[in-house]
Order: sequence, then C-alpha cells, then structure tokens
Amino acid sequence: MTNREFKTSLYKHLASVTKAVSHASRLEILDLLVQGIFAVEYIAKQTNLSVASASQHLQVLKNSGLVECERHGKYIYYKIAGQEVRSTWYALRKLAFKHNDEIKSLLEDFRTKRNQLEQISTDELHKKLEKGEVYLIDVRPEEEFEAGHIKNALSRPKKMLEKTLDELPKDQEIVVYCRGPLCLMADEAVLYLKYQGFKAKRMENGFTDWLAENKPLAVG
Amino acid sequence: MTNREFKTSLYKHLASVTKAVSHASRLEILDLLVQGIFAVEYIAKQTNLSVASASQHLQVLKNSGLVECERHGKYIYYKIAGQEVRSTWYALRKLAFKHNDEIKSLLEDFRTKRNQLEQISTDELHKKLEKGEVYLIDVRPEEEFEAGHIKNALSRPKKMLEKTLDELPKDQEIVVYCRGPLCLMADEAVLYLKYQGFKAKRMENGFTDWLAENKPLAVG
DNA sequence: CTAACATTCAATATTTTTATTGAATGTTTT
DNA sequence: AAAACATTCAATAAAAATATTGAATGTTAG
Repeated sequence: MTNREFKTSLYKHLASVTKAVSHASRLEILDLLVQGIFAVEYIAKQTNLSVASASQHLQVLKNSGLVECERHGKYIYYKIAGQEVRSTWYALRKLAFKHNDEIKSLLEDFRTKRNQLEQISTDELHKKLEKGEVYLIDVRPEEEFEAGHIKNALSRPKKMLEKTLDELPKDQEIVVYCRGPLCLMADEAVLYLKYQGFKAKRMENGFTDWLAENKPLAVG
Repeated sequence: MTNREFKTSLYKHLASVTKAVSHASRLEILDLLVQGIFAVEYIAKQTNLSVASASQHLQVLKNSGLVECERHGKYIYYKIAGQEVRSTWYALRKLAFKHNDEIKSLLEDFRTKRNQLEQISTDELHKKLEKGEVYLIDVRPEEEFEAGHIKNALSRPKKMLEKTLDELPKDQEIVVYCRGPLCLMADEAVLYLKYQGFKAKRMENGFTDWLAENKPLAVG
C-alpha cells in the first residue's frame, strides 16, 4: 500500500464518521442520545421522524461507530458509544456557534429572550441543593428524567407542571432545567411560573452540562 | 417561529457545518490547514486534487465558517477560522480512532511498523532542545516549514535530506518530525537515516501537537 | 496595455444520499 | 400457537452532492 493509498483510505473512513453527523436529523438524534439511552420509537417521536426513518438514521450512526444499541425485550435502546462522542459534539457545537454566521444570528434573538430570564449557574445550584435551599424542577419528558436526572430534582414535564401548580412553594426559590443550550423547555416553564406568581429561574446550562461536570445524579 | 421550526432550522444550519467536513478531500484539506496557511495551488497539490476541485471544496469549507481566506497579490491563502476548528478536528479524529472499527484496523499495521521506531515525546524533546542536545530535522515540504516550525529545527524535505546527508552528525542524536499522527514522512526519513547509519528517532506526535501544546515556534 | 498566471465560476453528467412505503423479522403476551 | 407490537429491511423515486470541463475574473509582470 502506497502512502497515497493509505491516506486516501484513511480519510475516506474518517469521512464515513463525519458523514454520519452530516444530516440535521442525525444531529438532532445525537443531541438527544447525549441525554441518555432511549428506544427507537421515543427517539422518532422526539425528533419528528417516522419510526422507519429514525431507524435508518440510527443505522447510519451505528455503522460509523458513533452509537451502540442493545435489545431489552421488544425494545431496542440506543446510546452513544462513549464519552468521546459527547465531547466531540460539544466541540462541534461550540465551533458552529462561534464561526457560523447563520447560526449566530439565529441564536441572537433566542439569547436576548433568554437573557431576560434570571439564571443560576450549575455550581451555585449544586451548593444550594446541598443546603436544601432550592426547589428543583426537571421539565424534560418523563422518559428522560427516568434515564437520569439531577439528584433531588422533581419530574414535572410541561403538562404535569400545569396540573400540579398548587403543590409548588409560593415563597421558595424554584429552579427549572431542561436538556441543554438548544432546548427551550425550561425557558417556557420559567415564563409560565413567573406569570403565575412564583419565584422561578432557569439553570444556566441544561442537564447535558451537569452530566459533563460529573455532578450528583439519580436514575429511575 | 414555533419551537419545532427553531429546532429544525438550527439543526439544519449545524448540519451545514458537519456537511462541510463530510467529504474525504475536505477532511484532508482541513488536516493540512491545521498546519498553517497555504495557497490554493499548494493545497491542491498536497491533496491530489485539481485546482478547480480544491477551490470548490475550499468554498464549501469557507461557506460553513470553518476556514477563511485572504488575498496577497495573485495568491489566495486559506487558513482555519480559529482554534476551535483545530480542537474540534482533534476531538473528531480521536473519536474515530477509538470507535470506528475500519479505521482501527487500518491503523493497526501502520502502528506496529511505527512502534518499531524509537520515539521521543514532545516534552522530552523540548527539554533536550533547550540544552542543545539534539539535532532536529523537519521533513515536511519547505512551504510548511516556512509557514511555521519548531524553533531550532532544520528544514530537510525528503529530497534535500538525501542530498545533504554528509552534513549530518554521525554520533549525535537526530530527531525527525512531520505533520502529525496521519503523516508518514517522518517514519520514512527515520528508516532511511538508520539505514544510512545515523542515530535517528521520530518525535512522538507531529508538528500539530507541538502547536497545540504552545511550545516554542519560529516562522519563515 | 498585454500576456501570464492563480483562482473562481458555471454548466452538466454522474454518483450518492434521502424519504417513503410496505413487507419481513424477532419478541412478548395471551 | 396466534396476535400484537417494535424494529429493521428492501425497493425505488426524488433530491442533493460531486467531478469535470472550459470560460470568466482579477492580479502581477513585462
């Protein structure tokens, strides 16, 4: 094998990995799988895809080595192949947010809206949680809460939150979190809670960052 | 704009960034640009592409925000848009090396060959260089040496090295380096030098890592 | 000003990817 | 064993990306 052949072959295989993440739907799937381990049907629903279509995209991700799957009963659960997938996805996202003009302008009014909401950093939240000073709400879908959540958080997906409003403390500080920087669920919940007269903030970065920082978790 | 529209639009733009690196030739270009700033013709030559083809690929990279260009006289020089591009490329490479089976097996016999060559770490080399104990050779093409090289290195591209063999010290330790983990130039040079009776080693990782570690450089 | 040169643009045939549909596979439940 | 269900497979039409060619643009040198 000549040097040129070696190179061509190597870059071709590398491209099979990058090709796997070169489609909007597959990026969205990956951004979900960074949150936990999920079955095909759930992934399809969350990403607005047909099951067949989600399955095909998942095959592509699997063949490139980015995700793995395991069967439990009739369900097949997919997950990222390792921490490197998460860190690469973060690096990529950071890069795109910084250097791609369309993304920058798309995020702009999204950010200005969000900046009007009070935020609390993961570190500060961590301290307050240890002192029991905070009422912490996870607004992600129940399945994602079950796959893993911040220790001491309460699961209150949108609809459930609205139904159980009277259980919330009127005078204590309420902190809400969702998936991460691309997720809008916490913003909506905070706006809603403030409108209803609660003292609500959002956690600065979502669950993804809590995961990345190895802070205390709970499952199930 | 609904949440779904926002998401769809965002992931689509993110995919335009990942699409940009989803082609073998563009990855090879990027791997080169991580080394320095080069004109189109040079990039085309190094990557075995026609100038028109290289130019088109460069446009794709530019439009996604990954690279930038500037004109100097009749030449147009391309470079990566920022450090994030380098770190993302490293993360991606590391990921692929770890999780993609085809790449792993492709690298295997490449590695066993390389492992038979003595190596010196960047840190150790750095120390020895400060004490002047080492004769350091850069085997990359002259253009790349000029765009930036390790301080105190001598430029000896393959052909030049062969012509100036008698200038090399027979008893001093010679260290050779090239671009990085995907580059074969240093391996070849070390094999050649050892065959000619010199005490030669290769630097463990190439120039890319030296760059990433912010060790002493020189230009021109 | 003209010739030479580096790069990009434009057009298009070819190749690759994608979406969609319904059938096939494998598992659990009854 | 049959029904119900989750997922994958297979086929193919539609859409997107790519390679190739030669012309166009912009710059320098004579």
